[in-house]
Amino acid sequence: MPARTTTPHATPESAHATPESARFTDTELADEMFFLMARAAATGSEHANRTLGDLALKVRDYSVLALACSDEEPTQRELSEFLALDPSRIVAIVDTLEQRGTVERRTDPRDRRSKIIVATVAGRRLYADARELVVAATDRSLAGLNPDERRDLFQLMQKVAF
Amino acid sequence: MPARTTTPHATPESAHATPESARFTDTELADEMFFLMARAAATGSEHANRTLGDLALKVRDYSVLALACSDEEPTQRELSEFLALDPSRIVAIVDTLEQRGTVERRTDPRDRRSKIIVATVAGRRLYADARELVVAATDRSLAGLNPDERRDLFQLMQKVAF
DNA sequence: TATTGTTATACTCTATAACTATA
DNA sequence: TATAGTTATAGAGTATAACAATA
Repeated sequence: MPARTTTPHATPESAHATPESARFTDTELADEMFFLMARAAATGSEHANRTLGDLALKVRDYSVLALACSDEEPTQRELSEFLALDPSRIVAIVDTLEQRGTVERRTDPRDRRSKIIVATVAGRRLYADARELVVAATDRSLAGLNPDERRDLFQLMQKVAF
Repeated sequence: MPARTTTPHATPESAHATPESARFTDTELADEMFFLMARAAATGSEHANRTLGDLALKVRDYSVLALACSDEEPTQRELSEFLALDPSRIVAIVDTLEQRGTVERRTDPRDRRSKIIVATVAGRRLYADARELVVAATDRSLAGLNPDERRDLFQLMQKVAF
């Protein structure tokens, strides 16, 4: 996923306001969209990271694996752009995924400088399991919203994100 | 803002998909809420960070300053909890704000271990300027949404974030 | 000459553990 | 004994520059 998480980043403890600090929810800061976004993203990534830990994955690994499982045949450069991660970061992530036997680097026949990242059979199995976990974690993160609200939020977020 | 970040995190280049990687917007990954959140938060924080740079502030500094300007008289511990940042990180942020003469540490008379962070007059002026910049940056980040959609998104995000 | 992937490196951020002063 | 703030430090993440292979 993109950087920033902010985002921005993994959260040490739950990002949900504890009773002691809940009184800050009425401040101007808590009314700013960037703050709400950062907070929601932090909680979401935290939940996803925690649940993905069962498969020894982090959200970054998961994101690369997911795109490697798509039919788009991404090069590392494209992964870097779409995930807003430095090319050197992609190298490291692909290294770990490759060492686990979940993805392969294939030289792009049309441009032999580029390497296409494709998932192996084992990688696709891992992704299927991971996606189930992530979907379940998302469900928990959005526990406060009813189905209509979730659909609305999803559509609005797609507009904002792309 | 929370760690996340997104957290999550500052983005090297624009988090918006470039034409070359736009084809990934149809993948399963791009349909996952945590990914959309992380991406939106990254772009939002990036815009906010960039514009706050004019005042030599980052979003973290801004967040602490905002709460110091509120009437809630936060202690460092409370700032740490609400912003989901480590206490040692709060120390560093308050240090820089204090050196600029924008906030003061006041020993809490009810518990002399705690320090209440309050904005100075200069701090309130800085915050007023910074808030203008942040509001304008938010406006640009949400350029793709009409007023109704912005209101809906705001309400939904508040539910998710708290 | 420019670009992809890679490596190395510096820098920032985050997490942990100790210490002090208060409680 | 426990907690708030502080400090130091190790670790993870990020950014930058250089290099080899290819275009």
